[in-house]
Amino acid sequence: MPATAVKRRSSRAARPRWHRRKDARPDEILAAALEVFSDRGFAATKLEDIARRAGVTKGTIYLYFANKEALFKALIRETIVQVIAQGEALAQSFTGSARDLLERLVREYWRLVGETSLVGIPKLMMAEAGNFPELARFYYEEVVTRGHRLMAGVIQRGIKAGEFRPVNVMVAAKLAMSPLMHAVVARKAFSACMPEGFNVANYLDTHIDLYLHGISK
Amino acid sequence: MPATAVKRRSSRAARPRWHRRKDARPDEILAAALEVFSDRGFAATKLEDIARRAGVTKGTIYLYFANKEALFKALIRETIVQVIAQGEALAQSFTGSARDLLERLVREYWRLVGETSLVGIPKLMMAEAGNFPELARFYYEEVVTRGHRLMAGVIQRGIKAGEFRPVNVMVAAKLAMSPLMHAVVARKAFSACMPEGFNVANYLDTHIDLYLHGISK
Amino acid sequence: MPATAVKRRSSRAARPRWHRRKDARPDEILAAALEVFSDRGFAATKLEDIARRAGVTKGTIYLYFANKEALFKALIRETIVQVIAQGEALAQSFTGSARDLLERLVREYWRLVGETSLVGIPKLMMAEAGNFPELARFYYEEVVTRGHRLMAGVIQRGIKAGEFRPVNVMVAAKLAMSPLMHAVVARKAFSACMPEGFNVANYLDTHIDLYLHGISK
Amino acid sequence: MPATAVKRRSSRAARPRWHRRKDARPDEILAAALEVFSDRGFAATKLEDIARRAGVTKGTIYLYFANKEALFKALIRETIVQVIAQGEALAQSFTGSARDLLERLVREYWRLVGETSLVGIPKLMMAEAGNFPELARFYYEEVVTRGHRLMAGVIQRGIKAGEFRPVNVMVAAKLAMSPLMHAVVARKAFSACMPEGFNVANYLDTHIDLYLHGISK
DNA sequence: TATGAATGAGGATTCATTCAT
DNA sequence: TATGAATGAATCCTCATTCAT
Repeated sequence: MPATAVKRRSSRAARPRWHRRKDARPDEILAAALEVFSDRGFAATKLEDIARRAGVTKGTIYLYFANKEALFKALIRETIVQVIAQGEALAQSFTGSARDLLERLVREYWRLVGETSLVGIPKLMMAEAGNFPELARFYYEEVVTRGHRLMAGVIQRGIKAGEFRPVNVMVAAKLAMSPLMHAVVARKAFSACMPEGFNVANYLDTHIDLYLHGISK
Repeated sequence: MPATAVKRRSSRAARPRWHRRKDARPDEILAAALEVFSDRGFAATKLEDIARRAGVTKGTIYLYFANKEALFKALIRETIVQVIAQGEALAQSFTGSARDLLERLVREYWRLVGETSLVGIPKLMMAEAGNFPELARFYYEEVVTRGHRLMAGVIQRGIKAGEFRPVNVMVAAKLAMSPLMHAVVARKAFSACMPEGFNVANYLDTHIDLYLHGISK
Repeated sequence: MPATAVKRRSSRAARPRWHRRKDARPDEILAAALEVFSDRGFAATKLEDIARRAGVTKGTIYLYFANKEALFKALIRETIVQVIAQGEALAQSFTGSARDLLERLVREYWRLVGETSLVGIPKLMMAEAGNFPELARFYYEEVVTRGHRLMAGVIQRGIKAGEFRPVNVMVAAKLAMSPLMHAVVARKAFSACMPEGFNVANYLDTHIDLYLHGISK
Repeated sequence: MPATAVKRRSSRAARPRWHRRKDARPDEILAAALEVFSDRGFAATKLEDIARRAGVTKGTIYLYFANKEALFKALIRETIVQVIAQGEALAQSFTGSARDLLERLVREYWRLVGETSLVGIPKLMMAEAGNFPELARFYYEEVVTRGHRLMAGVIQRGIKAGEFRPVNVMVAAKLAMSPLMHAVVARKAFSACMPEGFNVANYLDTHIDLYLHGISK
């Protein structure tokens, strides 16, 4: 799934390699666009760079996307929403304690976003929200708010079950996610500046530990 | 202090088109630049817009800054570092408990950054780190790392004093700050999408509550 | 040959706005550049003018030349050197008297430079030497000095053969060329001021006559 | 006289040095303009550079000259014409042979132009003729043609006196001057490229020798 | 479908010129 | 008279977009 988030058609392997599946092109372009856009931002990205990385020429991009903006929007719209959907499905089918579900969701988010090509999306969206208001609204509603609601439901469940202290669930939900969001964004931005790298396991473990400790009765 | 960090000129009301303002101009331009850059990002910002907002014309900017990039770098370098310095001073002179100091620092950060024109800086830096590697390094070392070290010291103090559980202090420091960082960045990005606004007080209170609860013995 | 030095395209009459012309374009642009640069000088020339004269738009120039300066340098480097080479070849294969060779070289220079699009180069180089020191050095060595050496060799030959009086050959060489150089430069500059035109034949004949008279035993 | 061509008021020495004679300013500016214009050409010189070299600020130039173009034209119009006048005076009062007068004029030209700040004028005029047609016409008539006529008169005198062979006097006049003109122009352009320097004495001697040898009966 | 030459609007930058002091 | 801050028109250059092949 993460592999398909911005995916490369696996079926390509099974075909004669000199014959590119034509329906693979858009995804290859989206994958390239994600990398470049999230590295440089929308305005600083040249279609030429995306094309080169996708192994095509500039003109080809226009066969699949109306223009640079459409490409950018397609990128945002077609990617991260599904992660939320997965989270929601997980929450719905989960039968254990709220603590366990919360931990599970935190770790799952990292697995699906922090460790896939999707890492770039949140930073990109933060950076470009001002330039694409409608897109920002879409993202805010379909990703941010929906994510918060999902987490809020879990906390609500925990409070009802007597696992958690009574707290403002929406705010507590944001606080459960914000260290993740920040880590995703900052790691993308400053990876080149962190010689030691970023010890993710440690960070996640400690967050879960502190947070659950903090919210438990 | 925050008011002067990147200050907004006052009282230029009914003057002829231009006066000798050599001393005030750079700061006026920096203030305008901060607003536009942090709204739109570096590449999408037109110097013309900065100029207009500063009440001058394009050419004037070049009297004080070599070019767009120099203006951007000056903006980053001359602003937020001082906030950290203030935090450090506060920590050094503080005589109360680690709990209280931690809370104080969290609230102070918000007061000095979240509620001044500096809000835009972190988002801007995140967005542009990839395009300005040396600047990113500077920021990472002089702001991010220094901020984390400051907070780590506080936590260390709390552990020694028996207030806090033994934890990895550097990681815990990051976790104390990350909800703030994320809030600053996300609020800048999505303010237009949050009709209810963002209830800061609630957010800060809950963070402090959960965090201190989580880290206390 | 002179016709191809910086050639003028032919037959582009009734075509759609643009065709694949990748091969021809650079030369067409260079030809246009030579005309405009040598009329106006480097700084006063607008790329737009060159483009218009070449039948393309500004942007096209940048497909073939990195910038205005690169275009200018290519122009100088790729043109007049070959004239010298031709003179050298002529001198080497020539079997007649030194007098005849000298006369032949003088007339040939005029035919290859004075009467082709290359006329503009010497004036242009004189005018811009101060702004392009490395280019000036290149030109001075590959064109000026080499030309003088060529002529000096001829004079040396004449002295050895007893045709010419013993003179400082390098200085005499410069003096054989300088009326040509000056005529090329001045005619380019003042053509609009000479209603009668410039009687080249007369000028060349008289120069050859006086010079050979002057240097002969 | 050459010292006054583009002159510095000598009287300045006699005044308190802190008090600039106001009427010295225009000449100081002209002197600075000559240097910069003849180094870089009209379009490539910045008024700022002229101002700096003249020890004033840009604004001051506008107190004495309407604009950049007026400054340039004043420079050309007020300088070299007088050299011709001097030559004419010399010719008129000269009582010796035509040979001697011709030699005298050649050497005098070098002394008055080649070795004073006026060297730059011919190169400058050649370079800019295309951009300033009326100025070119003025220069061509008042300097070039007048100079040629002067020299033609001398040659005519020599022919009449039986010193010189019968030749086309106007063409012969041009040929007497062109090595000088070329030397002035080329030396200005390529001085930085001639490590040995340019042996003027040798060049002039040889020219006079060859030319008089060539034209004599 | 894919290419890539060509376009041209847009924006950074320069610098001659103005004008309040 | 002299300054120099400010202006804004002019020009280089970039790059998203088009279109003939």
